[in-house]
Amino acid sequence: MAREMVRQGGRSARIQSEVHRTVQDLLKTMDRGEITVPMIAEKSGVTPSTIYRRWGDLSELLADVAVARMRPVADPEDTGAMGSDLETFILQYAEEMSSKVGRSMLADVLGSMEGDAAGRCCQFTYDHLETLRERALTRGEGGFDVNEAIDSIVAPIIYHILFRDREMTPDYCRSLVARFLEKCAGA
Amino acid sequence: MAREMVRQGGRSARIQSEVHRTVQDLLKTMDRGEITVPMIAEKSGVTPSTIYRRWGDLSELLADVAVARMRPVADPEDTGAMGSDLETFILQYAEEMSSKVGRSMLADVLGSMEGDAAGRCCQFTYDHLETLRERALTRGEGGFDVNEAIDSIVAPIIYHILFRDREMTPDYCRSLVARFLEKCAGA
DNA sequence: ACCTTAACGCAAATTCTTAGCGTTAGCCGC
DNA sequence: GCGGCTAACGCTAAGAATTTGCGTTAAGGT
Repeated sequence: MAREMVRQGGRSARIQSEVHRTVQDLLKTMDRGEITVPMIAEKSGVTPSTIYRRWGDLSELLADVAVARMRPVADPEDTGAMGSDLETFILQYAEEMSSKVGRSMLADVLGSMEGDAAGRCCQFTYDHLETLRERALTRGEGGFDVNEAIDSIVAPIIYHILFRDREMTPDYCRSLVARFLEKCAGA
Repeated sequence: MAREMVRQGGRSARIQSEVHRTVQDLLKTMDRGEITVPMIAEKSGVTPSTIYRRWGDLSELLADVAVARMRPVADPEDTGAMGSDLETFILQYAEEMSSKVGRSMLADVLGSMEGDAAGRCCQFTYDHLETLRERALTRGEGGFDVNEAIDSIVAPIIYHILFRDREMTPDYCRSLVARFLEKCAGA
């Protein structure tokens, strides 16, 4: 006898994907501050009360959608060497995150208290870096410490995006990666 | 003939400080998600419409209060040497930001789109570091690059606080400072 | 002291959120 | 594949928050 069952198929799943799709559509058209729950409900053919019951409030729903959008669909590209792997990944990461929708996703993820949107979201980054590290090791390269990569490369990028105190140029990202690789070689 | 005048004294100022004080009081008592504009209005003896007209919405008001609270009242402590100055400042900074109210302030500041709460807030940090740098130079010490200090020390601290993926221990902060100082000496 | 108008208070209108209750449709055992 | 159980939904009404129009108060300049 299964108490506390959570249904995963059929109607429930259809509504979830319908609502997610609607939110993503709306985010393309309008500013995040303009979006309301009744608006999402109407466009996705669901009643508002359903959305409130399932997600609690707008910020939780937005965080849920943001995490789903951030979930990677594939491993980072294999360019043949650790340095270029890392640089390629970071450049793409920085471009995604610094775009309008990327900043919006970051804000949504960080704006939710319930759930663990933030944790799950930064786990994606960690896993990608871990993939790059293992790939480097199997090639016979030295590898790198994932936590240090996050501190040296990812954290500054996120910081400047969030606080809008510096342009997020490819050159800046490349310099962060280059300095990190030097440090690895020196150690 | 002054068009677009902004009044700064008397009633207007009193209401602003009254509302700020009320918000700070409420933040001590209850969770941020429970606070509402009508609640703040009643406790501070103001009508809700006044708050909406002045601040736009709750998140803007919370961001405004958070920035005001973050505004430093004094320069960072002078411990006599650059290394200990930096370590002392960073330890205090990390402790403040990782506390419950600190995380709440960060979330509020990053949650506002209008205004420039985020920019003004990280400017405080920049200014403090700049003060420490100048102090070091007048002592005859080597000084350091403020932007690099932000990337190497401040950014990782903020990243881990926001994403809750690592305990913010004094030891960790000290290791960040120590590694940064080594890098300075080596350059 | 007077004039202009930014900023406020009040109250009605609108919109969003919550909660009760009946209905639909997944999932399980048979 | 049939029926029972109940999670999840729709509907609706009550409650709370937000917006808006309009009259009033009081800052700041002349």
